[in-house]
Amino acid sequence: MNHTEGAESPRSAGAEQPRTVGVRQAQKQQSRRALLDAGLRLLADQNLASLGVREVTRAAGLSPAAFYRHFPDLAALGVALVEESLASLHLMIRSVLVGAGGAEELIDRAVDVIQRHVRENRAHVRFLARERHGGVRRVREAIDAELGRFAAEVGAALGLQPVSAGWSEGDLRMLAELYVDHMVSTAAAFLEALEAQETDPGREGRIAATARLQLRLISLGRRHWQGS
Amino acid sequence: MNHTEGAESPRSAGAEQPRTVGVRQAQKQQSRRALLDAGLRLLADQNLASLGVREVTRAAGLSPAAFYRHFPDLAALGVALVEESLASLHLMIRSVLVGAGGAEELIDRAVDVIQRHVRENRAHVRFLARERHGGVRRVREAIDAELGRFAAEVGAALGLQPVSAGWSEGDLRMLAELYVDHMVSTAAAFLEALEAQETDPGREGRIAATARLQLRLISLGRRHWQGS
DNA sequence: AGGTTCGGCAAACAGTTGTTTACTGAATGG
DNA sequence: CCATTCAGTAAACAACTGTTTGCCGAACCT
Repeated sequence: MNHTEGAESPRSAGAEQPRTVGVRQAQKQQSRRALLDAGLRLLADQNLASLGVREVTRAAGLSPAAFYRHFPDLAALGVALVEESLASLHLMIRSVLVGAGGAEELIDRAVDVIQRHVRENRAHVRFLARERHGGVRRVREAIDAELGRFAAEVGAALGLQPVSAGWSEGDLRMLAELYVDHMVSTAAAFLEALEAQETDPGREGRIAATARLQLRLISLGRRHWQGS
Repeated sequence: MNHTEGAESPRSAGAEQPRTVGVRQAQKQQSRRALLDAGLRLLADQNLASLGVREVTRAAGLSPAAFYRHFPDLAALGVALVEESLASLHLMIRSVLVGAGGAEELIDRAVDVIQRHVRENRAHVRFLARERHGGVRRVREAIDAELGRFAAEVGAALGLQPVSAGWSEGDLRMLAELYVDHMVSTAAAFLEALEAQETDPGREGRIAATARLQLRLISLGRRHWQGS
């Protein structure tokens, strides 16, 4: 909490990012965080479109008017949540693609990483799944744009693998989108398995097994592809 | 509209479904329809969770209290919309699977049927995409159950094709789910292409082309599958 | 013809909503 | 140390919400 500054000018604090330099900013960030967390928690069982300003501020322990010090809109809060959610997703995808290894190991690791990611970022994943086709246009577009960048990244990574020798740019993109869509579907399925874990504990494992088989089938098609 | 009954008992009207026998029932069905249509129209740019009883009845030209003569809940209205939406989907899937033909023709026809279906049932498809992971549990479950039945139907149909000789029940199911997921993703993509048709008229065609390629790749993997 | 059923209505209920207003008081910076 | 900035507050605004109530009148059945 206390943060003595010595003789340094507040703006030149070495490795600090430009945010949270003073006590003021830090406190503001804290409130902002509270709003985001409250929002994410409330969005566990409702949509962004049905969320209310008062509802969020109440859950965050702030007065209604305080909300407008941070966001003009609830849509803006939604967009902020999108950025958060997809930042962690980006890290995830990289951790799959960097390591080399045979197709089998790659598949196992991919499914594993997805499963763990859903477990550890349940609220964010649920938010993405829910709002991807949700009622708030700006949020929808933000998610879509980011998933597109995803596919591009995956496509580039696929191009580096020896299996993809001779593949056209378009074919690579098509395959990348297939993978991304499959990842999204699988993540959503894992999520629903988590929510129903009490009544059907085996579901998560079945989804993982199915996903692995499907990826194997796709990778089989990939090996025999002769170009479009 | 007019439907004279002659000497027949109202309940034995040959090929008529048990609904809409009398004037009373017919008028009630009309109001119900108005509610469903109004709901579907309003759900074009909001979620079911943020829909209001008053909002729907206002749009349907009824008094708020009238709503409760038809549905106990807005969730119930949602479930009714799910049934409607998926009935037409079932017809669609059948029209793809019945006709024989080589893999290429089958793929072309499948993508074609999906594209046309999204165009002609835009509101229903949007509703399904939006509420599949939406904030209303009962609706989510209804959609999920129906998609599961879908996959079973597709799996059974796949088993009859000569390409699937020697496939285990589980592998067939896995493939069916892959197809269904891909169909859902593609439909959602077509939908978003329609909404953005003004600013990017070529998008719909690109999605169709990509979907065809992806299906070809999957079908390639299928031909080389050796069992799990 | 007469009594019954029942879909739809207006009105009232107590809450909730988003947003603006004027304000307070602590962190800020010269 | 003193003037300024500004995150957060309480209060007020009109508008809206879901649901229940009692009632009406047309369709229904016998």
